[in-house]
Amino acid sequence: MPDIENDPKQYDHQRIETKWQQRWDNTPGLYAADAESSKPKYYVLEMLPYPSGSLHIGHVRNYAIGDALARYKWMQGFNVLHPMGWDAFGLPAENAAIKNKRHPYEWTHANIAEMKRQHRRMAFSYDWDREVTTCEPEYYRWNQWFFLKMLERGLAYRKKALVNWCPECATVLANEQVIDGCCWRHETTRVEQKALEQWFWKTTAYADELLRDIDEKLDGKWPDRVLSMQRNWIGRSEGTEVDFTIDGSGEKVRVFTTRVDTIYGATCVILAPEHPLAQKLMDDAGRAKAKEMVDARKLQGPGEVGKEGYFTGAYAINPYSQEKVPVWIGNFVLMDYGTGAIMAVPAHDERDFEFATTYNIPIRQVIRHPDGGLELHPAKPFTEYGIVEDSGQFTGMTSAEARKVMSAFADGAGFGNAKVTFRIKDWGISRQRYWGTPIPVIHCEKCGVVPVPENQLPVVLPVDVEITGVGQSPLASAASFVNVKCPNCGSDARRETDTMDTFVDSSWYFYRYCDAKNSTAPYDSKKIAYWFPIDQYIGGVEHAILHLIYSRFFTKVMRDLGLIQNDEPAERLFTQGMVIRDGAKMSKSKGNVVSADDMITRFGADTGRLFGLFAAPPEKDMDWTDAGAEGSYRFLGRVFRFVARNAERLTTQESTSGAATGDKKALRKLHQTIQKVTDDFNQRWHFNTSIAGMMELVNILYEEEANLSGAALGQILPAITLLLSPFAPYTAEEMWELQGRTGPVFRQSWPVADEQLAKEDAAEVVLQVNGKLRGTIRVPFGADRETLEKAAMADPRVRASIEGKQIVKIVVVPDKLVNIVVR
RNA sequence: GCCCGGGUGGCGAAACCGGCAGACGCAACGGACUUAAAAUCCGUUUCUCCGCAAGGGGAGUGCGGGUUCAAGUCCCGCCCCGGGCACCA
Repeated sequence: MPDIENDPKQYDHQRIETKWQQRWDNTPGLYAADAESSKPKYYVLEMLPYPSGSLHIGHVRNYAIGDALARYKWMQGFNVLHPMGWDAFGLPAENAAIKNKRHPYEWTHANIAEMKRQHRRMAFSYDWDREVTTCEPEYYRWNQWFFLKMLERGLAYRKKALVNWCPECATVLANEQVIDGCCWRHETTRVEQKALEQWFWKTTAYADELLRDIDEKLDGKWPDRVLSMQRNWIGRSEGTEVDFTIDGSGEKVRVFTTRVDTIYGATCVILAPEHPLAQKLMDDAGRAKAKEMVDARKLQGPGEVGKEGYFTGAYAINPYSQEKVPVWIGNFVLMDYGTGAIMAVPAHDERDFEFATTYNIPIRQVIRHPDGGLELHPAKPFTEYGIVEDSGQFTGMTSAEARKVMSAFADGAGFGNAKVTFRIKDWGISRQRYWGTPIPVIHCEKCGVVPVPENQLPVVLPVDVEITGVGQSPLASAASFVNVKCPNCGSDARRETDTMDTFVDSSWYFYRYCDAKNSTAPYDSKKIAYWFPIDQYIGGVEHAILHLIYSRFFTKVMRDLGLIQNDEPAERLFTQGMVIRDGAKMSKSKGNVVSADDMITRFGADTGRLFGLFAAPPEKDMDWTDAGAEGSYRFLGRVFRFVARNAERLTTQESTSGAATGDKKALRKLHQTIQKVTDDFNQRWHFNTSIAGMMELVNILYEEEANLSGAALGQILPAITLLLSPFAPYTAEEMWELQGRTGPVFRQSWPVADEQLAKEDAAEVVLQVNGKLRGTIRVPFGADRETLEKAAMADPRVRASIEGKQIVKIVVVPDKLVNIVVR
């Protein structure tokens, strides 16, 4: 019975991994990036985690992708920056504090320590000297600094806005804490909308550029689905704003439309119920009705609700046709999109059609199908482009033409203009929560809102605060924090008690990695110029909109502040799939989580990393199964034992018996595998096929083991060790040492394939009759048409299937195939 | 409704430019080693038909059409699944 515990030729993952873990822990700066280097730079980044407590397999797969890439790039001779940090502010820390009576700071740091230990145990190659923790004043003071810069530039402003409010908790909730319209802690309590003074950042100021650069800078480099989600979210529409005049009073009501070509078909104007003009035009009964609509909308869950309207009693004049149309309010008209008012063209818009049918408003057709008559389906509107009809001087134009001409006409006549409208809203960053960055302003009765002077930053989050989760922000009860003197006039003033959304923290952390210890600036611009843009950013697709739009916004703001030169944060983005187990995403509530620690004990870190990459291509969701992980474990054992026993054979100069008859086959496969793995790294990252390729190689090595020369082994052993090292660093390092070599293995050069050795020595040509496979032959590469035809005709199976038939045509693809077409 | 993905054996998947469908792995079955088991090593495994066998035939990549000597791959029309946006004028 082999003594696995003490036999170095057996694959004992515990022994190997603890041995190298210890050595690596005692090597400071093992994965440090060079500040300056003659090598080309490569910045590879995985999205920083929230320190929730411990790593599971989902994290492992995620980081294994970036780690394999970082190691590969090192071996390719790049100066690699591969940092890691902690998105450490946020609600779970506060909730844990309430539940466990532990301070968020303490809870967060305990989690960070634990997760960092696991990261090291997984052998993720981070430069820990650049670690960033967002809840430290050294970091968040720069959030405050950026806030002040935005305030100076008019990009930060304050306004009253609707927020989610739970009456039970008596506090504001983040959108993420509203589940199906109810509070997450009081599942039967509906969340209300409450108007509060909030701070906003003007993301809309960059809407145009954010959208344009999707096409100009990111297309083809970021995943399509992410770009398409961002396009949807930003939501640009080109249209026209037109003033209708209220009959009698002469007041104007401005509407926004993307279909000004249909305006002669407008049969009413509809205002949002909260529209100021609607309030003015209506009597008390009307205002009550409007309030009812607004209230109903607050309670309304997702999904469509029937159209409701109310006639204001007023009429408006269409400036194109001079026609007088009634003015309504409608529950489906949104105050915060466009102008909060629309013209209704029931004949050419689904919603207007539904509204008109409900309230007996006339339906007038003004667009004709380009190749049809003027017939309108009785039950639905015609919403496509066509030819304009019955529209005065614009009659006969195409819709596209009319949209341009009629916009210009409005402009000339002074009652409207072309207008681009975006769906994206400004970013509301205020949170009535404790565990976040204090917003650096002071409210003074005399001076109003006064920014905290730059030299007084950071505004430090006080530690001795009672967190109850109920009532106002915990900061409001910290007297020493709240009560300050106005920096302007010196009189008594109150400090702002809201904190910033945690998405602020993660919007620029990747810049801080370049200069993590800078105490006088967020970073040194020269260092950013060296490292940016991020060459490869890796993270979950769930961040496609929020984090990745905010980060792009922040980058553009920093650029306009003159701090950086890049327009976009990341050159390439990769979104990995989720880890699924028993048909569901891994989560604590489903009880299907596999912890990194369990996996490390059972199979080792290398197996976890390898299986995470082998089970599916990295952009797809993968199924975790213990049996599948065992397969990856078996593979690592197979490579390891092969290397271990043959390394010995090499070092003892023992000659092989089989006259090296296996060399050619094994070396050919070796060099094909080098090509394959290198290609996968350079192109698609389909590491599942890289690993499959290595498995095929190992299968051949087992077959030919007795027939390999020492010379061949001398090539094979180091090469396969290097190929494996980005995926299974522990196993590779041990194999490297067994060959008498000195590491670390990830600082060696990546192997280069020898094309001559990789080449097959004959072409395998497929023989078909009428497209059906009838056999294969091996012929020298480059054999000509005649030779191939002859060879095909000589094949007995081919002969049998063309027997007695007439040959119509012979298709020959050199080195590939002969297809004989018969009748 | 609109916009992105995707649909291939019992399962995860591969086939990258239109050229042998199912590499690699899991599971299952069989064999070797073992007192026995585990571990390890070696085989078989898309379905189906003919044959004692060696072997051979047919079908097959969600469905229906098309282009082509040749289609998982390209085109047209559907169905289903996942994700995003959604009364956005």
